[in-house]
Amino acid sequence: MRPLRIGDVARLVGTTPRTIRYYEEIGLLPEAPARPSGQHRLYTQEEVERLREVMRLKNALGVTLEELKTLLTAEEARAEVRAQLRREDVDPVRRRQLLMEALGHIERQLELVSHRAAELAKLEDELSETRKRVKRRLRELDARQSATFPPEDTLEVTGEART
Amino acid sequence: MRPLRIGDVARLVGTTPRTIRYYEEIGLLPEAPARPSGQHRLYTQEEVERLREVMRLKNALGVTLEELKTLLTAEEARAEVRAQLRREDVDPVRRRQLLMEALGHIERQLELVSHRAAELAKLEDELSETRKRVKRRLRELDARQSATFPPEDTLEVTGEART
DNA sequence: TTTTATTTTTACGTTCACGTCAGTTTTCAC
DNA sequence: GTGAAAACTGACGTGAACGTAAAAATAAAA
Repeated sequence: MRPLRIGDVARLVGTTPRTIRYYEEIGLLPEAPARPSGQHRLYTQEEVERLREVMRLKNALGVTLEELKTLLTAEEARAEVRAQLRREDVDPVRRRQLLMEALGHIERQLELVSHRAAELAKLEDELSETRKRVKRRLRELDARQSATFPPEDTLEVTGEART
Repeated sequence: MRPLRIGDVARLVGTTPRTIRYYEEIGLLPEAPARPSGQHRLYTQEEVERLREVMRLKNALGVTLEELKTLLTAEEARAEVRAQLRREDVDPVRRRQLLMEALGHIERQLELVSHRAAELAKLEDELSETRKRVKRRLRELDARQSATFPPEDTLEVTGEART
């Protein structure tokens, strides 16, 4: 599988070349270190995945790129930790230190995410609650109607409304 | 309880006067209709609540003010519907129509919210999963340690890490 | 009734997250 | 090798969401 060019990558993750360059420019994406200026950027599948993840985080968290950057930096640090830990020759004290560090990073992310998630969940709950109420009122109305008139047609009430 | 001025309102909901004026300017908040130009804006507790809700939606959904505006317009429409429905003298056909309309609004909102909520929930899940793994590794490490040396101190592992 | 503190309007400034254009270069397809 | 397509680097442009400054008016406090 030959390396991808920026246009292909953009298509794959649903963005534009400009955005990718911009992310590189502000340090959100690592710039390929050995690329002579002027030469085309080439991307591996792995880098595509990384970018996809970045976009996902950005959309899900609705956070500024600067904040996202610190999050990703933490992410990188964890990757570094994993790499270090794979080597069996680190002494347990250092090992513990690394793990604790990683744990800290994760927990900071989790705090952010679960806070936002909780708010959204609450909102979702409220909405589906009012939906329930409206549906019940509709059912009641229909019940009273069918007592007066015979049902002219089967009316969709419980199904999902699509545009 | 005397009416609030814009500065008080801003403090109460955690924003600035400028933002409130801006929201009014773009039609996100209704402008008090009878205020002679130049006179201070006065707000009731109800309007404060409304603004609070707006901020909440904005933060939770991470949506543009324009989109938020359409959402709120739908919200207003629902309020209008509720007002109409409170009057008992509307005929059932019209009643049904109004309810269906409201249902449509709610469901469009819900679609947006639950989509975002689902994404965030997934993210949260993944994070707490990796946290679990890290914690397990820490426990394993400690277990092996306490087999070699006696425990020097009780190490906090399962508790929440605070900055 | 003066201060004093807020608010009002107007208008220009700013940051973020890219879009767009231009001129040049690189790479690909033939 | 020769176009044609895509990418490169600057640079300036843009819309959204406010910030900030200034001069005048209004409201609250003393």
